[in-house]
Amino acid sequence: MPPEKDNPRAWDKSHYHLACVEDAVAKAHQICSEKGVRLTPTRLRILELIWRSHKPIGAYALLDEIKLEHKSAAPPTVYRALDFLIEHGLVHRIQSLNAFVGCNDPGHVYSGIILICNDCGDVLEMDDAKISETIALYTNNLGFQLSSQSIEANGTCPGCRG
Amino acid sequence: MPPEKDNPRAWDKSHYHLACVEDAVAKAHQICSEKGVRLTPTRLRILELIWRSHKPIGAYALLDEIKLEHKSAAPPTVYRALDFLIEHGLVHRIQSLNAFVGCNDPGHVYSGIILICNDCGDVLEMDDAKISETIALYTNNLGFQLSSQSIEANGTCPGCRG
DNA sequence: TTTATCACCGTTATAATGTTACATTTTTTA
DNA sequence: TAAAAAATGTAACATTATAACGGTGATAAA
Repeated sequence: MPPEKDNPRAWDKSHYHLACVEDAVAKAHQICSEKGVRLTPTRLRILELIWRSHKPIGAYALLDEIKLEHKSAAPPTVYRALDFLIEHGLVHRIQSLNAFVGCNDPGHVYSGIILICNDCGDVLEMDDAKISETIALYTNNLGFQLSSQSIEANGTCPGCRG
Repeated sequence: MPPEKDNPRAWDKSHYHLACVEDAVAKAHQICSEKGVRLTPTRLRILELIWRSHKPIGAYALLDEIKLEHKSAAPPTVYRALDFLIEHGLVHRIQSLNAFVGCNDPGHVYSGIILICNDCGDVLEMDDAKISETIALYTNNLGFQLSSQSIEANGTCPGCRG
C-alpha cells in the first residue's frame, strides 16, 4: 500500500448507490432476506468494518479490529465471513491488493471495474455493462464459457492529480 | 488450483507469437539487449522454467525446480528474477492465482486479458486494443489517469467444454 | 591504480496472507 | 423433540512474499 494520504474527495462518488455504512447494512439485510441466507452478527460486523474503512482493508486488519470486541476471533472467523459476503455480492475482493471493499451496487452487477489510486490508495467501483459485454463477446468467439471476471485498473485519481 | 487435468489442446494457440521456450528465450535476449538490461543466468533460467510449465506456475514451485540445479536458491532468488521479468514485460503475474505465465507478445502489449480455465487450469492470453481503449476512455472521463490494468476472466475453455 | 559506485546475488530470518481439520454450538427441518 | 444442517471456536499449519545485510564483480571516476 502506498504512503497514507487521506483524500476524502479523491473522486466523485455522488452517483454511488450506497453512501454510508447504514445504507450498506440496510441493503445487505434486504438482499440476504430475499435470498433466504443468514446475515449473522459476525458477517454483519465484518461488513460494517469494511464500509467504515474508506479504503480497501485486508483480512488481518479486519481481524485486529474484530478481536477488540470479540476476543476469540481467529483468521477463519474473518475469512468465512468474507467468503459469505463475496459469494452474495456484498463485498469485492481486490486481487492486486489482497484487500476488500464494499460493493456499491449489490445484486445488480454487470462488471465491476475497480479503479485504484496509487497515491491515496482509495478505490472507485465503476459498473459498466458495455465492457463486460465486449469481453464476453470476445471470449465466446474463442469458445470460452465465461463465468466471472475481474478488472482492476491502477493510476492516479482526480484528487491526487491536483 | 483446480484438479490437475492435462489438456494439451485446451485452446487454439496457433496465433501465439511465441510457440515454445526457445522462441521466448530468443525474444527475451533481443528485448533485453535493446533495452540495455541484463538477462542474467538466473533470470533466464526462471523464464525458461515458466515457459516449460505449460500452466501458470507459483513462485515456490519455481523455487523447488531451481533448487535442483542451484542448491543455494531461496525465495529472494525467485522473486527478484520475477520482478525483473515482469518489469520488462516478459512475464505476467496472474493475481487471482498468485502465479506466473510467460507473456506471449513481449514489447507489444495493449491489454493482456488472461482467460483462466477453471477445469484444466490452463491460461490463454488475449491481447485486444479495443477493450483497453474502452477502459482508458471511461476512466479518463472520470478524471482518472490510467497507468496499468489487469483483466482476468474465469470460465471453461473449449477443450474442457468437450 | 586506487577507490568509489552500482547492480546483482547469497543468506537468514521473518512478515503477511490464507487453509485444514476437527470439536462445539446454534439454528432449522422433519 | 430428535435429527440434520449451518455456523462458529480453536489450534495448528501451509503458502506467499519481504526485510535486512553483507559479499562479489564489473564499471566508472579520481
